[in-house]
Amino acid sequence: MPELPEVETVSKDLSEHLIGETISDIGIIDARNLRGISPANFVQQIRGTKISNIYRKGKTIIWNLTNNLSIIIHLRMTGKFILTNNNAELTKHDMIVFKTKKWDITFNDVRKFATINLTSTNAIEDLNYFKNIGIDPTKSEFTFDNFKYMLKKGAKKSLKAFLLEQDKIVGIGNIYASEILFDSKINPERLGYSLSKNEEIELFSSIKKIILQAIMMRGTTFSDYRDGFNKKGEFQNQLKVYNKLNENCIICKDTINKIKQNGRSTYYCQTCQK
DNA sequence: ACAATATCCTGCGAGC
DNA sequence: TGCTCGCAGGATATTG
Repeated sequence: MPELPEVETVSKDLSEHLIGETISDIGIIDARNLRGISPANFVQQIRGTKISNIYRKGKTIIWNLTNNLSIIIHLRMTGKFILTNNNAELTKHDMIVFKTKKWDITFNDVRKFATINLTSTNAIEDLNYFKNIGIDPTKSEFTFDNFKYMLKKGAKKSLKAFLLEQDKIVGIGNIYASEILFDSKINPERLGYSLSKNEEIELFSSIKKIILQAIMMRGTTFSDYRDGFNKKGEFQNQLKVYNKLNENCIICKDTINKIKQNGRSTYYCQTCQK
């Protein structure tokens, strides 16, 4: 579910309240999110340590701990962190509860695709997900030259597929890919090498614009996504094509199309997007 | 080497 | 009402 803006929102909610907190206990209800570590070992290594930093890297959330270990969480489709005051009541699909003096931090995951790794802080870059991580559209590394370099690497693919590739540009998922292509007026089936100079500039600008707008609106709640306090985002009210099959394009009033690309839905306006 | 497909899991809405 | 089917925002392993 969550793409860059949603992960950024959750990560900020957590960092605002949890940095400096000591993890006094961990309750594991269901261990299926844990990767490469037993539940007992996970609990033993974390209990009693302090959270020194929390930040986003790509679509993951990283908790640095004071014992030189870090927890790396990828929410995938339905992972959620919910902060509550102590003694949160357990609900369906709660997987892990981290406890501090002030907070219960409940990790809930309906579909159980989320991943949680524990690794040495100085070995974070070695995790597979980070080895070939692409450029981040919210950071200074997202320059037009770097964008063009990545576009060249994905030149033979449809632009929709290109936008989803985390080793090129990190953070875009299925919702924002459709919205970005609509904003840049480019047909999702066009191939990377087919863009004119102006279209390259349009696409580059739209990526930045849509992602930053969505962060400002605290993400998109299509169904499951919630921020760190179980509240919905606001960007779903700004969506122009995603999940709007047969509705009218806000620009030209033609009906919105839906197609399948690499097994995933793409929404677009065939009149506006050439 | 590359690109398309299957897969993990649960819930929901559509259609019968 | 209740069943089955298809679909869902992600990434990776497997297949071709």
